[in-house]
Amino acid sequence: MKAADLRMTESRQMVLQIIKESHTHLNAEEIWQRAHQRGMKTSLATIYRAVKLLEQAGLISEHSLGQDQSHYEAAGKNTHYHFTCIGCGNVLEFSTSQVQSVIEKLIKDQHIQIRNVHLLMEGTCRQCLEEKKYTDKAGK
Amino acid sequence: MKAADLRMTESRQMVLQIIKESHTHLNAEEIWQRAHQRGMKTSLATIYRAVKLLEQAGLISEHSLGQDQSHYEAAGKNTHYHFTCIGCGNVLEFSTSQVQSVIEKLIKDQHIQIRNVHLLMEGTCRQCLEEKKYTDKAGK
DNA sequence: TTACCTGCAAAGGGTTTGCACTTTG
DNA sequence: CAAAGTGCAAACCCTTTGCAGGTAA
Repeated sequence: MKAADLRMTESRQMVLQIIKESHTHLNAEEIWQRAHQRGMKTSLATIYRAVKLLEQAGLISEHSLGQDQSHYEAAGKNTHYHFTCIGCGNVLEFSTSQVQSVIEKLIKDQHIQIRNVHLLMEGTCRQCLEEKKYTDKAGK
Repeated sequence: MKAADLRMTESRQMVLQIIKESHTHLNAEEIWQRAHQRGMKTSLATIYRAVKLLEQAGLISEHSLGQDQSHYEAAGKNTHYHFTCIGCGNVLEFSTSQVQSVIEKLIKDQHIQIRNVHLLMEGTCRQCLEEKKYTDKAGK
């Protein structure tokens, strides 16, 4: 399904706008909360249906950040990746150009098409290290 | 928790062995099936408890491969990453040295500790492309 | 003996779905 | 008007947990 095929109903526009405006990754419930704050009475089910469609249309992308729920971000533009702290759960975003050549090589060697790239690092953030909550490789 | 702190009970050894012997990623149910094939009557709950502990001990690692369940692999040794086809669900493994420098830069810049790296590409595999099941960027 | 493991079955929690109704094009 | 979207609540499914009994050191 392409973006053009998507019926842009009021709730889908709202979901897309919320995701675009938030510069961090949101989960379904957070999107739902923000929609309500803006006066839109939509159901969680609709949010889930919307994000699935927006994702299929290539407008947003879904990420597993090592947490229980999926998170969503606006697609394209400034590609970035994630680091999740196993101590406090905070997520750090970072960019790198190194991934691009991996993609290109893969496409060339395997004759595949790549639509989405997730690079997730898990570890311990500076603050948690300082608090010595998690000091060795094996964690807690 | 470190590996040395882990009580290596029969079922945990079995789980670890099954994961090591399988050179692909297994989910909890698959591990459970293989354990039963080998004559061990263990419960799924025990499998889940075992993989969590083995993971904390650094002996195996858990991956989200864009599917509903988590998959597990033996940790360390030959690091590799994954490509999941959104058409047929097949998973392709690949290696690259490019990621290492990303890790090093991150550690240096952010003063963090990194324990696990997941690089997942999603797209369409060669065969699905040929069958024209999924031809454009947005998928089906 | 004490601490830890296990099986069972029930509970959890994020996500999906059936259905009746409403909205969009 | 036909096709698609929505709300609600129930269903789903993977995973976790409480508890009673078993096992290891």
